[in-house]
Amino acid sequence: MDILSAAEHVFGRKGYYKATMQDIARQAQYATGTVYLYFKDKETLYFSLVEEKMRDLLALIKERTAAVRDAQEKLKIYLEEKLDFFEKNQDFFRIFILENGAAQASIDSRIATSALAKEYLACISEIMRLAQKQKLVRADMDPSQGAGIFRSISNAVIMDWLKKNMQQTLSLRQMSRFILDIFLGGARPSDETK
Amino acid sequence: MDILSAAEHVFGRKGYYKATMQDIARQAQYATGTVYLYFKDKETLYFSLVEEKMRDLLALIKERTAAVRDAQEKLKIYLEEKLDFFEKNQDFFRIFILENGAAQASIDSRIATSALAKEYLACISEIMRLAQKQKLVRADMDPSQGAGIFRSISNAVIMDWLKKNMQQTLSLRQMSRFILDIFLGGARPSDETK
Amino acid sequence: MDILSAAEHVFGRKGYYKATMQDIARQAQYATGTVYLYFKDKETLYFSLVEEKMRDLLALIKERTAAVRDAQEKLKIYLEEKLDFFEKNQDFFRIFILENGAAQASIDSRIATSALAKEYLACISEIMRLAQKQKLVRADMDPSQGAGIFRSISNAVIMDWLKKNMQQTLSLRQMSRFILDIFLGGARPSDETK
Amino acid sequence: MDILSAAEHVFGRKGYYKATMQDIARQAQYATGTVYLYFKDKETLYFSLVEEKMRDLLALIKERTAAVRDAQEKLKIYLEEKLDFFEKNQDFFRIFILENGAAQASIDSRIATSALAKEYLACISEIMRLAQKQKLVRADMDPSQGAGIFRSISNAVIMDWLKKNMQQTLSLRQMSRFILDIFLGGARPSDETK
DNA sequence: AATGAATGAGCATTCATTCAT
DNA sequence: GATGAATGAATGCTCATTCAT
Repeated sequence: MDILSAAEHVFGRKGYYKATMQDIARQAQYATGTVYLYFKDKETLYFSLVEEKMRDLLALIKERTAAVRDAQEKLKIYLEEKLDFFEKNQDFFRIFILENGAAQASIDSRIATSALAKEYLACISEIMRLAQKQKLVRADMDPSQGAGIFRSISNAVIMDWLKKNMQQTLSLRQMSRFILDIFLGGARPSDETK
Repeated sequence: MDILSAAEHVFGRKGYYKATMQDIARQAQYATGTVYLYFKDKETLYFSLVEEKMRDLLALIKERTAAVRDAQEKLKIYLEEKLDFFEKNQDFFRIFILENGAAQASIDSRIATSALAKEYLACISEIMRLAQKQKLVRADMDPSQGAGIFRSISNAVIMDWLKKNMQQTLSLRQMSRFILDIFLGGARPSDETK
Repeated sequence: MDILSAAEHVFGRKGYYKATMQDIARQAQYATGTVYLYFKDKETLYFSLVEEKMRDLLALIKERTAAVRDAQEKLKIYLEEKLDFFEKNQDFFRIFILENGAAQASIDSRIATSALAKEYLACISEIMRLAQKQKLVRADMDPSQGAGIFRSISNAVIMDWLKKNMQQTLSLRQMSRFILDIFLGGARPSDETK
Repeated sequence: MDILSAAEHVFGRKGYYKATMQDIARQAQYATGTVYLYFKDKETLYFSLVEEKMRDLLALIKERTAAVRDAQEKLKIYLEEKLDFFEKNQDFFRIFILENGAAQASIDSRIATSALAKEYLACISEIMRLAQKQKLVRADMDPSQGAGIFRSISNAVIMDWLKKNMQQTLSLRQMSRFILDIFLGGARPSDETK
């Protein structure tokens, strides 16, 4: 098993601080020192893991959303990719939701200021801007704030799914319709159900 | 300064792991050992802090929302109290958003399974249920999931406010209208702007 | 046993790098962490030890040499105090001879640039200058270089004494006459012995 | 670049402990393991380096001093060769002055008890003995002690030169006259200046 | 001969926790 | 109740050394 996978496993289960480099090395079936051949220190290992996953996810999203013009379709695709991704990378999800800035100073700021994080945010904000242009989303909302809200809602739903659906009989991807409904239309009953 | 306030100050600024018991004792103007007279260990101190604040917030919310019957009004009041509370307890906010389960396993589960947390969730879920009865909120949404989404959206907005409004010229409470709009009506343009 | 004495013992026997903080703690009959209550880190402990000893020696030398006016007498007293001091602090001598700059960069420069080291050097240079004024020492010699040579000769003799006189039947102090003779008159036979 | 030269470079700049075998291998443009084909371990590499240089220097000194009979001339030649040698091998000088026994026990004693070191000392002591026979040096001085003092004085001067003459506009060899003056005649003003 | 990835013992340092006063 | 010096287990990280290729 490669080191990043081992790190994902351990960080995901124990969190950054409780995870030890020895845990990770053991999980990767390496000696302690070997981990340091590939990653300068614990923080860098963590950072690299976040970057790798973020890069993968971003690549997927960019590729898939580029194919369509319609903002609502883009949002839907983005959401589906994200849900798929987190269904496959549940260990990583625990890490990723900290991205919002709740974890530790030095690492978080390193992540937040990384080119990739900015690109990720820019990509979602871009979709939001397009949605505004296409009158799908209200104009009086800052695109990056819109992106934050969209992410929050989806994270909340993913979290809920993780808790209630431990056996995972239900695919996370199926929640995309619901999330999009909520984001666009809110919690109020739609007209036809009134 | 009492120990819980000191803990709030230090945990809020450094996070659970970087905060040391000595930091907290120093901040409280007590000797290290004294902290242990009141709290069995670090985890318990953290847990007690979260509980105390949650109790305060919950009491406020219960008291204020009990006075009205209308679900939308209840939601508005809940939101305003929460925003006020976090504006006054910004140190605590950083702690509270971790409540979602992204921090370290043992404490998080202790918090999540605490009677108070359940009561808090129940209180919000109850409001959701009422909102469904009053046709304010769509029926096909699990009340606790609705509560999660509502909390996520407000947390996202608070976070945004914290970042962009460091000088705090704008009161957080003023965001309640916007949050409620988003939660109920979603991001789609309202009819009149169509 | 206090920590500085333990450090002197261990550093003197093992040298800076081979000495471990655990060695020192054990020697001082403390737990590892206790050493860190008093000294920030290993380097600081080492530095503090050197400073303490240097301060003691310098105080002795200043006090005793202040009492006389004659440069040759001053040199003799300086030498006797130094020899006495190193006879009593043999562990420390191994450390002190590194003072010349042969040890490790960060520590050495910290020592070399310390106020105390400068004062020590200034004190000896001052005596040299006086010796030049009193025609005891040739004028075409930089005082600090003279000090360096004087120190070198005495260090060489101390080292020799340490090697050949392990049983220490001979007092080191008795070498002062010889060292002074060599420094002032050189190795050439004196007139009367020609 | 051969391994010993690389070792000289690295040891001279970083000192024994801070120098790593990887540093040395990199400098020698070899893989880490290759160094171990030629040298059993780090200590042996260090030791071999010291021996090689000492052998070179000793060979030079022996060859050049054998040509003359006069003790003073021998001392002068010895000194000039040594100064030349260290001017060419400044990295090595930092290593060599530790030879005095201030570094780490195991290696130092290995060096001190090596046949070569003994031969080196014997060679200088022999010159001292001859100097005594020729009445150049006082009889009441142990030859090996005399050698130690002579070496100390020259080391002090070289050290001084290294510090003050970083730009190296002044050749070190030119200091030989001064060193010999000091060693033989001491610091006292010469008769003509009285 | 040469490689360099892998090893793992070893060390500096931290910090939650205890307990004699 | 209060203290704060002392503890020592735990952890990140280094680096000399090995060995399969």
